[in-house]
Amino acid sequence: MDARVALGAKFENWLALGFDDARCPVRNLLDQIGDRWSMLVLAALAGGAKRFSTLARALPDISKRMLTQTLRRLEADGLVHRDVQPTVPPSVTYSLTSLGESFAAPLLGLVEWAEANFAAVLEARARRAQAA
Amino acid sequence: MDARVALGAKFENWLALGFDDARCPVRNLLDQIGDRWSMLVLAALAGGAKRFSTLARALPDISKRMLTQTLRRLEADGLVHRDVQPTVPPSVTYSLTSLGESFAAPLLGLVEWAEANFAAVLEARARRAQAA
DNA sequence: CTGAATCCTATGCGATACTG
DNA sequence: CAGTATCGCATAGGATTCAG
Repeated sequence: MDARVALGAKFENWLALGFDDARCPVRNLLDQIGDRWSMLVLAALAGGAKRFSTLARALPDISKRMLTQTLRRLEADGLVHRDVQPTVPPSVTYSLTSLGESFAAPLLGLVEWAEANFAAVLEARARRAQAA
Repeated sequence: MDARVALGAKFENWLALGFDDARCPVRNLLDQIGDRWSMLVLAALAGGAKRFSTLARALPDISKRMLTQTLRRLEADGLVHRDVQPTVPPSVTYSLTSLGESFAAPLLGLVEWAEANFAAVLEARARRAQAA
């Protein structure tokens, strides 16, 4: 696999650079979006702009608290744009920035891998459960 | 962006299917490898098989506890192979399975995005900090 | 050298109630 | 509608110690 080699080379590189936490983009990325919701919110917004309550319905089991928190962080990182209409009642619309849109490609890659290999993972777990 | 549209479509699909936690590959994937270490361990192994202590040195700030735990889970999911040499002292080597190698491609995509857009993210954060 | 076991703390995250 | 505030639990994960 070519990607494997490239990835291995990159890792050796980080290692040589001392793996500085603040300067390692990967560590930084994982710290931000490696949580339970960020990627799902981004996927939800990939289809187009959505209002707060629409997002809440789209992510069935997220709490308002976490939805707010997640959106705020994505906004701070420049991935999501927040548009407030000062009407009564207020209407707030979230959408991907161009930076957020650029993240759709790698995220899609991850999603496709997950879909393609989910069966294999389940099988591996089953084998292990059986062995025990 | 084409990937954005594809991602949006996929999301609508999950939504229509009820978003069942146990059957959604993406939720499942994120629950497993969406932690702090899994992706880094996979990246470390992308360069080739490594021993336990080598991995520990390669990931400067992982504790033995988390390294063991992470490796065990990746092994259970069929991404990593564990090879024990019954010598004294014992020598245990970890390597990617073919399934694990297949994950290198999407992971590399993520890493490349992180490297390419890290500056933009930092800039967004800086703008926000300045505004406050 | 490669873990397993135990202890402890930080915090992710949900539930609920309240506000403009 | 779109949040904020407060509470409380479950878990992630580090530090340390023990074992084969």
